[in-house]
Amino acid sequence: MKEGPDIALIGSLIGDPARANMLTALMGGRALTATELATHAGITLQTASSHLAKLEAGGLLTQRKQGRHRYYALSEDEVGLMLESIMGFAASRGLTRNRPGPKDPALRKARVCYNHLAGDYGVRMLDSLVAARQIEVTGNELALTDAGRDRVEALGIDYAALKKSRRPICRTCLDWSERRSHLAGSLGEALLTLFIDKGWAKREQNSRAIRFTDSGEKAFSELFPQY
Amino acid sequence: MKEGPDIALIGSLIGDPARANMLTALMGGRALTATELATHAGITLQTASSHLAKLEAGGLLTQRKQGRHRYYALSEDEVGLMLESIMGFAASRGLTRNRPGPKDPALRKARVCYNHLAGDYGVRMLDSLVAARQIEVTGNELALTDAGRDRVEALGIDYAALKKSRRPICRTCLDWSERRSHLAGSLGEALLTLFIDKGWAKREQNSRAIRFTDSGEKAFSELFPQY
DNA sequence: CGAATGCTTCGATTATGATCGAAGTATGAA
DNA sequence: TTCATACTTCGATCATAATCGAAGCATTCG
Repeated sequence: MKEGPDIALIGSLIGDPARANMLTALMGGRALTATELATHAGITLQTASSHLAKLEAGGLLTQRKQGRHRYYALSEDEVGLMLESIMGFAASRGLTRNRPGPKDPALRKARVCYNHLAGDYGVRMLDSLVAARQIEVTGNELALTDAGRDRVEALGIDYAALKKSRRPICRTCLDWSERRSHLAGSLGEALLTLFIDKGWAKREQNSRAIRFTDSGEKAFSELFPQY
Repeated sequence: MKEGPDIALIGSLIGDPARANMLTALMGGRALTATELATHAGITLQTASSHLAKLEAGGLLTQRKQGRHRYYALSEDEVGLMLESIMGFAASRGLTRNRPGPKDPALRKARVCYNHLAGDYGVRMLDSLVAARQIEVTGNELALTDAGRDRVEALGIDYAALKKSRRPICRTCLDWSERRSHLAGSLGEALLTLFIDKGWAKREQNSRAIRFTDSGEKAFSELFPQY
């Protein structure tokens, strides 16, 4: 039965370890140069170059040339969601890297999932918003309540802009480390941006881990109390 | 950056054309024998056997032995969602099979997506339920309304059982042919089951296509009028 | 019980694709 | 302008894994 879309090509693009490593690095949400990606994947620049060309041809990546630098990024939200879906499945099968190093707890605590906060902190944030009846859950579906809208505005997030965009405001994203949902969507992105802009949290070098400062942890706990 | 779940293995399992074909066949929701899967993939039984062992070891498939027959099926909802996510991306990239044969329009009209109705009919059904205010949409999130609950019960679907299950009742599933959402979740599954049980629709042999009878088309149009 | 059928395992073959050294092109800085 | 750096392209190498014929094991049927 050779019907419908051809998933083999997409699978084979993701199925090479070097390419998978580069895609994972790009899940951190930052655009990276070809050289940086080669380093992340542990291969030479020439090999990386040919891999990146394939990922770009397959539509998973876009590139932007800045002088002699080529910046690559995931091409759209949908790629991030697809990769997270695969990550969630891989994690549920216990397929993780063979060395749970020092960064593993940090990833589990707080990390970037493409453009929003994930990990323990991501899940706690959603739980708190739900408990405070600012987000309503029906099954696996999220909706911002009136109280939630007020809260969003009070945080300085432009709700009208979120509403205007075609992206969903609240979306579940199954967290691979917590096995429960964290908050994705444009609100999830806006909140992570807020934490970074306020200096409460920083991105770690060469990692998707997010590091909260002491004052940031305090602010986070006040913003999203556990009931 | 070799952090977190290892997506390369999952990708490589999906990335072989024969294995992709078998997974696609199993998206029809029926358990199939190793021999049937070999035929679908156009390979010998011995090759299929080794591929199926890999898919099973990777957790994508489960098998049930019935005498000398081995029935294989996707192991869980999450595999179906993951594959549909990849299908949606592949379709959005225009990566379809090179022969849009007679079955292609049939797939686009109505087909099984793992356990629920997809295609034009799947999308029309969701649109109708939304227009009738039986399902409420917020962004990409779906929730059954009170009116929707009444409707579900009136159709003879056991709403209490749906509510009790841990699965979401209404879930969006991005339709690869329509590029809009159709209805997944336990309600989506219950509705497809209803159509089949009532004899309004049948599964096609060796295809994911769903064929509605004349009276089934009539019933469908009455149940889900276009506003 | 013997024959037929469904499936697994073994081993040899071969096509594929990742890899990197070498060379070339493009950009930036001194 | 020259040199350094970022990246692409070419071509040779080689490891890997899909493939199928053959053989074997398990189940079913007459």
